Amino acid sequence: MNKRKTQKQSTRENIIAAAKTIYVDKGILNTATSQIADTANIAHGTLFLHFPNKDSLIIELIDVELSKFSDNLKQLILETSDVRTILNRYLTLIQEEEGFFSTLACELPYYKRELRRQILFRQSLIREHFHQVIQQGIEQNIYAKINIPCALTFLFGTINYYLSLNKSFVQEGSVLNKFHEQIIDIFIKILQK
Amino acid sequence: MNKRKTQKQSTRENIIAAAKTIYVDKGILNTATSQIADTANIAHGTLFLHFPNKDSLIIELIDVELSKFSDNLKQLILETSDVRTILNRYLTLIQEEEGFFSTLACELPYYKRELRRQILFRQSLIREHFHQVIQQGIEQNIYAKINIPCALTFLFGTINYYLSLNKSFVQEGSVLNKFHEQIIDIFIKILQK
DNA sequence: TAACTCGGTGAGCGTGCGCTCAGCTAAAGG
DNA sequence: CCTTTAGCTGAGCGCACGCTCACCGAGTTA
Repeated sequence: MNKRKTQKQSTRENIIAAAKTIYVDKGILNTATSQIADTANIAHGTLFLHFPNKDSLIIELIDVELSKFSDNLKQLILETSDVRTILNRYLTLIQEEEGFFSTLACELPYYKRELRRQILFRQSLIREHFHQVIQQGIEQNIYAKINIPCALTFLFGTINYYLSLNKSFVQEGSVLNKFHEQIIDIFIKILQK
Repeated sequence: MNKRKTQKQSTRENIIAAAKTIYVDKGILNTATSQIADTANIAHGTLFLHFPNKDSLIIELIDVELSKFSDNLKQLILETSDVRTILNRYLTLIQEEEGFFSTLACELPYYKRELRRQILFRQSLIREHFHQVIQQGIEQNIYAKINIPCALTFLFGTINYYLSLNKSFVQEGSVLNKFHEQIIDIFIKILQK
């Protein structure tokens, strides 16, 4: 790899890193591309040499983050099929990037259709895995015969709600960390007979 | 009241009605004030004779709607203290203005601090009433000794989640209507022993 | 009826944002 | 060492939006 190519790649990574900082801090929809460029220490125009428009930068940024998240999740899923354990680690993974997921929760309704589709597709895969594990529990007579999709909406809806609240109303610290145990307890209660 | 005053009041009401139509349809943050004026069949400048700026129009619009909602809710609260009944009618009230509450759910994180405070204060009053009714149920040994605030967050979080989904992903009809019974059933299950 | 008041009008101002492009510099190529 | 090329620069274009203001005409007043 020659000097030019490494330089180019490094600039691109700078842009994504800067965009992520801003994303976590105050969201990206209401941030000017010029500010992203400033944060990345590049000229405004340079940004558009690496990304044809603001949307494609957002798409790449989110895709990079969600890929990391999915990879982590896949691993944990292979290790156990205990709902409490999986949920516990799922929440921990989100907490580690809580700023990111808070912004995602708030901005999701405003992304372009295609990006929203991508994000929701990834979410549906996670949902499906939870579904299978709970289904096993029901078949083994551990859990009650509940409406699984609806129970999962309670779970993901609540997490989503906490994440939006965090961004809007809590100054410091992690909301999910504070309510971690309570979320798990109530969800398990929904599953139980 | 002379002709000028009635004319002025009617114009003001036209503006709020137009703003509400747009609010329900596609939200107001991403709508130009010129379009609100078009919908109300008035000149762009007229809007700013009745409201000093866009924000104060949003504030009044939301305040009018939430007042109506609160009044309705107060009445139903006086009539019964059965959680299922109250929740049932609470959901019905939201359904009747589902478009409005969908937009509210999506836009809330982006409103100015003061407006957000107002909206959340109203929500906290509703929350408090649910809290009291459930507390009664626990004292009468009908329900388990659960963490009430956390249970309520599951409820409101889920409703909020359904509302945002509705706006983004469902073309026609009411999401809350479709899942009305399931929401009630699962919430009651959380309360039960 | 003449003078005055006041709600309404809409062209246009200021600003901010996404994005472009002519020009520059330094690395790559011969 | 000279030419070519790739990556970067930043002034500035076009547009959209919130908001203003000089002007108009109908309603009110005396």
